[in-house]
Amino acid sequence: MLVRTRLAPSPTGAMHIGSIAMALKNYVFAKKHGGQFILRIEDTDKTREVKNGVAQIMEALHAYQIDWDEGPDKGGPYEPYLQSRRLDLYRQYAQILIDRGQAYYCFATREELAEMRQKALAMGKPPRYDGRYRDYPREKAQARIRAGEKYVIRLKVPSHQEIGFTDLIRGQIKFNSDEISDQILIKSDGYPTYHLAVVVDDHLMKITHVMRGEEWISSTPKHILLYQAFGWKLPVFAHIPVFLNPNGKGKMSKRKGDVAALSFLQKGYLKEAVLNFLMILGWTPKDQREILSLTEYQQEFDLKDLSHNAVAFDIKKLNWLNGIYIRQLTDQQLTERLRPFIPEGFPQDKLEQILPLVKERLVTLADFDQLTRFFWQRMPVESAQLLKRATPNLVKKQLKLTLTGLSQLDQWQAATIEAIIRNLEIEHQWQRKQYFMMLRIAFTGSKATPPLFQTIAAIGKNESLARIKLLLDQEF
RNA sequence: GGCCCUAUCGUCUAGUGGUUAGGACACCAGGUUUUCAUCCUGGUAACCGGGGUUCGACUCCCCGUGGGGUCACCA
Repeated sequence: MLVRTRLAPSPTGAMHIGSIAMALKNYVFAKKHGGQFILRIEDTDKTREVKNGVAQIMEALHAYQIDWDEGPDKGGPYEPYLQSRRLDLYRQYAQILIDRGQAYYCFATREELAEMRQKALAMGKPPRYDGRYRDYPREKAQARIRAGEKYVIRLKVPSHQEIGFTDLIRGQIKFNSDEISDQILIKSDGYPTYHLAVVVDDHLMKITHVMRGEEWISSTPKHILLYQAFGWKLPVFAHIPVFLNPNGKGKMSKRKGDVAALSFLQKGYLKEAVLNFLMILGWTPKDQREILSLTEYQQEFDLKDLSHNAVAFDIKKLNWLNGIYIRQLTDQQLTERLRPFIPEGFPQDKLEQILPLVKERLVTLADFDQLTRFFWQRMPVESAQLLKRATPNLVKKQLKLTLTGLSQLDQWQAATIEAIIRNLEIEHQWQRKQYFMMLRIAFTGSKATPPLFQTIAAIGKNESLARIKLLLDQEF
């Protein structure tokens, strides 16, 4: 069987990181089985649609190296892939259901619906449509429509019927049709609802495996009813666990931090690291290794091995992975990735020298700025820090002698700098920890830096000496 | 609340009737080291509870409990 999977996002805002995870699984699953991955845009809600919605979706997918075989931009045998361009199709299929008596026109106003809801709630029952137009005569309905009255089309959900399906990762799931109210299929603006549109399109586009978030489980019986009403073959369903907030509480949401797919990249996470993280969230390969490439994932991923549980989005693990991926890059590759994160004014000619010094200290690419600032800018030096474990006189003497020693240097290199400083340390029997730390702070203003001598070397002779002189001129 | 899904360290997980319950992140300690980081070594830490089934349950069944999802003219 030819495997066809799809991602069906709606252009209602920034692409969620969870959608990338979903895309990744759908993509990889299709490719693993030599099939196709389709991108279909579910733009059936005009009110929530965002201006560059579709472009944003495609940009985010491409940013994570996920590509599709058919989609709104590249077309395909079942085009168009934009639901707003398939409106006639949905109406046609809704009409079939009307004709067969499996759907009906409903004229209940929003006010009526709200009233229904209130009543039900007051009685302590789940709010739902009461089916008041279920058996409304077709002729009367058509007359009202001809008169220009607004209407929706609802599915006539059978009563007392068990609706079951096999979920590829959870097994048998059953529902009772009595729990499902008569779903709206066509809205009063003529657009289809999600429920009608997915079923029609998944069937028409020959989707074999519907892999989507587990929040869709309870909608699945509605879809099954539709498949049955049309007499269509069911696709395989697989409902994938949702992401929880890092603290494990509640579905991952915008309120609890940035969940936009692109924002992770903007924050300095490598796409490979994020992808790798998404792979191992809720899944591990047989040998339990955690670092794996897209290719390996594609070969080894199996829906059956997916966790059944909602999983916490553990940023700390992402951080760890990102560090690993950064250190795997060559300096040249890292330089390329770093471009957008290098601040204005950074001395480009020193990049080659500085990069190796901070490489193993980067958690995200965005850390670069903060980690390298003192190489080219004078940072404030707290005298209290400078005077730790030493008297002002001692520190002054140390600075003065260091200045003199370093001034004589022709070759400004880590090794020559080290020789001078170590000689002073031995000659005057200074406490190494105190002396070195004092110098570190004097040169950089920071207690945590790359190795001292290399740091001084990278700062440069003139600037280094200037910083010491400046301190010596100060009272402390 | 109804319905549905689900349940091994704090987190992500391995485990499919008999294991000293393993790994990774995080955390803690030690080592390397001029600081930080990297790296190396070690450590703390889990089978939600109660009933069954069985010679034997983390593993199978039931009931609780916890967590998650969902109940729109949104997807």
